[in-house]
Amino acid sequence: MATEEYHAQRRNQVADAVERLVAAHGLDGVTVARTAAEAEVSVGLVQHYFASKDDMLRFAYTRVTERAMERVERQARDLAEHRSTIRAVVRQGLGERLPLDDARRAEWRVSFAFAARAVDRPDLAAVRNRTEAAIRARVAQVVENGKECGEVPEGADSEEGAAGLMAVVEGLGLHAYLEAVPADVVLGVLDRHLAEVFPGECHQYD
Amino acid sequence: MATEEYHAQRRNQVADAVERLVAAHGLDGVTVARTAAEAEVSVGLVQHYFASKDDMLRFAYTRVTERAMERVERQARDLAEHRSTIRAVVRQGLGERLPLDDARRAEWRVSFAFAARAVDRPDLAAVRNRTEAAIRARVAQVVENGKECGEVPEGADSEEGAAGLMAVVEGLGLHAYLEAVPADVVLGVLDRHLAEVFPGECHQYD
DNA sequence: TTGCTTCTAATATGGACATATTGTCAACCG
DNA sequence: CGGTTGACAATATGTCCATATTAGAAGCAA
Repeated sequence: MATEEYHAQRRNQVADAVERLVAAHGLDGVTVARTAAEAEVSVGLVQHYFASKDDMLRFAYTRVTERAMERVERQARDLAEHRSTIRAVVRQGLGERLPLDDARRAEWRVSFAFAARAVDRPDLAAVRNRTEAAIRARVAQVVENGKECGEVPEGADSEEGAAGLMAVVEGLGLHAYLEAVPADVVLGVLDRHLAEVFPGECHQYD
Repeated sequence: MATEEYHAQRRNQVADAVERLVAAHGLDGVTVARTAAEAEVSVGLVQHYFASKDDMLRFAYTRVTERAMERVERQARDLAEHRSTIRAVVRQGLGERLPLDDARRAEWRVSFAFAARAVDRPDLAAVRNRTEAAIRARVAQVVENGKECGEVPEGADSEEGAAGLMAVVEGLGLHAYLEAVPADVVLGVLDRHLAEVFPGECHQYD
């Protein structure tokens, strides 16, 4: 049905507005009225498409996390096509999450604002944990693949390796965003940790 | 003057209430009226001692970060007294920041709530960056000390090492708090990264 | 046409909040 | 002793917000 498409389109329109507002003023700056204004619709429309403000935020956050997941997925697919090392793919996939330019700063801010609120709100924490676990599992899988290829030592714990990389990226993100640590140090730290998880060279195509 | 002492005591009394409220309901749950009730004083008193709500929060956050810094300081002092390895001292100092039991969960939550708001509020970011930089510098200094002792390789970049450890702890904290990663994996990741920064054995006292 | 449903807008309601204002009481000082 | 000042308390003010209510428009069926 075309009406369902229209429905989804409207919801996305509102969610887009939410993202812009969060990027500009943080989650505290998001009110239903302001969101409606930003999306150039009425408050009534927003209410019609979302049962409550929480529902609206949850939908917006779900979109954000799913987008993040798709990106990692896409990077992982590229692995099969290009002959780049696994380490390089992971570096690109996770590095994309770092707020090192304006576009990614805005994205990071949105993600982080929701993550911070997830600390107080179990429903948002659930949204976050679901996708984050999926990404971590994907990274772990790729690390596991690295063993066949020779980039990762046989005995390595790929789950722990993935968890470590995710944690580093998480922490570096905050430090980078607050400009507590300069960009070159941020990338240096990331590379160092990647080198630890992927100490070997890929000899699959040799 | 005793009146200044009294003054400071009152401000601390209010700040204590702020911390309890943040730990229980997040920063959003903090209102001037609620804080006054929690501290068992009147709204007027709070206003008398703090020029604005922001001022009150800034004071509370400053206290939190300074306490965190003192703790790392204390751990560093213990290094001189006990004959533990530098790595063990850093592990304890940074590990204390992880929300792995109820007490530290509460503390972590307060710190993180403020850190999250710092993303939107330059004054809080300044408070955070100041103490965080001091802690990082202290960790870097300790890593540097590790070179003399043999725990850290000569060529290592101690600044980067410290930044990496801080980032890992930051990220692990969030993952641990949200229970996205089990405690044993969290500690495993921390130990792995410590082992990377401190790969050698201390032979100073041999 | 009439009536029903879906979608959208405008306005109303009621609560929560930061902060200002005013009042009270004590201590201290000239 | 009168007056001033500092430490509080109680109440008032005005803003902002989420959500409810009401109503109107558009499309379609009978």
